[in-house]
Amino acid sequence: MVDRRRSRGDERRAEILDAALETFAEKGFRGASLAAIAERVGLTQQGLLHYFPSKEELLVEVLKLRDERDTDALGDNADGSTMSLNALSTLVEVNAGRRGIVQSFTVLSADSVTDDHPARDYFVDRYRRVRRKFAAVVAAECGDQLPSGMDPEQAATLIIAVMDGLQLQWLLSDGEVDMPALFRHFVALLRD
Amino acid sequence: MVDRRRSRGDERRAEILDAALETFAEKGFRGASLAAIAERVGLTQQGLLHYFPSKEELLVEVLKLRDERDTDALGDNADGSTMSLNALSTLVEVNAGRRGIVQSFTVLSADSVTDDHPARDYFVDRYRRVRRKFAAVVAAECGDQLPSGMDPEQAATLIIAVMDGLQLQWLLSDGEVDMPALFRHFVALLRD
DNA sequence: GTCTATAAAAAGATAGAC
DNA sequence: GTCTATCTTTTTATAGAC
Repeated sequence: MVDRRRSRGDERRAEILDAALETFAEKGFRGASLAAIAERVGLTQQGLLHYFPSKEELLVEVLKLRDERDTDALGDNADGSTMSLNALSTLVEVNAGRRGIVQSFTVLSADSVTDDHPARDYFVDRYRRVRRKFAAVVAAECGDQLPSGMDPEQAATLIIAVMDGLQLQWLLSDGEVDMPALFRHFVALLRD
Repeated sequence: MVDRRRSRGDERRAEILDAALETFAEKGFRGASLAAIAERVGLTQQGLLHYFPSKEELLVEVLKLRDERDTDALGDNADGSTMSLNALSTLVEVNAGRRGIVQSFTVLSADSVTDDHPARDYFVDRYRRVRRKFAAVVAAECGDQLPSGMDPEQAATLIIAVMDGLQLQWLLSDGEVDMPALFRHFVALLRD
């Protein structure tokens, strides 16, 4: 086990990363100024730049941190053994209670498809990884008994699509879209 | 029938709207400068502002135009009578051949969830309208015989979610995601 | 570590010439 | 209708004091 003690500087960095994620969610990457992020933690823009060399580097580190936390929260081991379709439904329920996180990923992932975006490689890689992981979950739970002759990787791609698409509509619907209920319906379709 | 003749000025406006949509797709709304849009049609930034009073107004008009063209392209009448689930599969196929359009809507719709975004009202209203329309299509084609006890509006919400979610993964996958095939699989699930 | 000062660039918008 | 000139604001980033 490595040393997990945190210096004061590490704590400050963590604060900044949280503030950055919130601000990116509210304003988008380009719309979020370093000054606005710095203000949230009681720093000036230049004070913030003492911890991160540039805005792009800050974004990359924000996304790295998010991944680590999500991995912890999902309780999915390296081999993915603890995950299940039910766990995914639970994840959707959890997400329905944290609009900020959902909004940040919706905004940043879509923004990343634009030209030379600093987060593009991250999201390309992330979707590939998540597809593989979800495909393993589907294969373990349904075997090859998927409706309509789908294979597990195709089912995984659809599962992710439903999650992302529901999040966008949910963010734009003022309570008209019941994300967890709809996701459960979709899982029911998959189970046949 | 109203007079459909176009003045030179109208043509210029149409050119600018096309250029704006392309630039928004490539750079996002905040990342697209008026100067970059103007350059595409051989104008200066100030020349462009002769046709549209502000960048926000330009965005609103771009989205209006898009809606009109989509309505034409889908051939959906006011009562929705000519639409079907098969027509939606065809739409997904068409979209797989026009990355720019898909990218523009992915980028702009997600951006619209940020604070005080000028396109937010447009997308909130659009999703509501499309849910109603798709629900009518589902009801006409499947009646109330939907799997898992879903109602037509819930099915419509899922259909839209799958479309949007697949588009995002498709844009970020370098050919690894077959959008039309996956959508057809999903429709097959709905049909039971 | 955090600040002040400041540079340097870019953007949206307005005024007015032609 | 389109341009040049210009204003004003905002933003990222650097240099250096404390």
